[in-house]
Amino acid sequence: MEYLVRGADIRIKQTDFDLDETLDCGQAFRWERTGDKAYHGFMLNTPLDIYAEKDFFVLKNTSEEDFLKIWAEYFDLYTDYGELKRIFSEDETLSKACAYAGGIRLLKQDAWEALLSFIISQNNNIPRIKGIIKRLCEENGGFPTPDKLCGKTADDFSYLRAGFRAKYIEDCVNKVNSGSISLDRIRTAPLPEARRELMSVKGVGPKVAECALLYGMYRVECFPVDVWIKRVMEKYYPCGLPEYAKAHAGIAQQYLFHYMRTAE
DNA sequence: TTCCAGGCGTATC
DNA sequence: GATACGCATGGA
Repeated sequence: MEYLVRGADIRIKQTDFDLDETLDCGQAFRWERTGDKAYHGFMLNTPLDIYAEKDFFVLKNTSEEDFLKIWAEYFDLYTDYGELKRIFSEDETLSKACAYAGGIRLLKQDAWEALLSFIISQNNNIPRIKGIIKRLCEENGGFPTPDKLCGKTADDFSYLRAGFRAKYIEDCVNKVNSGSISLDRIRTAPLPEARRELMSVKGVGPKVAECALLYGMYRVECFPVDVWIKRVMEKYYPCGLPEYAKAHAGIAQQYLFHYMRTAE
């Protein structure tokens, strides 16, 4: 991974990376487009401005320490996406999906934020998910910790206009605060146990659990199946994904989701 | 106006 | 265990 410190900016050379494809593809909900190939957003509550130049990216107003500690991980810069795409491209549909939007990367998000975000995402559309999370952050001065929301009831969340999901947020906050579920334990638990523990929260089913594991805990073999992926599977993979894609099924899912949602 | 959105809980069989 | 249905809200 190549990077260069320029004052308060970090410059990186990075192939297989497109800001629109990565930051505005429905995996994270707090990035705002601020211009052509330019975004403002957060890793939990650390802000960042990032934009693309001809053959490098600029991370503005950060430090080498934050870059190495936070952003290099967040943007998954240690993973060779070219190699992953070569593996995926043995398959005809995946090959098309990778060619269609080859700059998608998996964002390694905060586990708590990912869990809450994908609880909010259910039976919802992306612009409205973003709106609900924006209101949550505005009300709480950033993305709230579980502790910050301790004791809040579904009624207290009415300002979110999250509908029936408010009671799910309440239950999730309670279970995390009480230690009834532990994100640290889930992070390293075997997948069946991890899924079971996540699904003990009201409003967390197989899909949301899978999203929390993939986006929040980087369990890349996890494969969230939503309405779009269900269509991909029915049309192209009635017998499941090819074996060689399964170790990184979650990353394959990113390409397939975006391809199905915007190209078909 | 009606349909749908990165699903899930509940009732019913 | 499978299947059907309701659910809050708001954009298309």
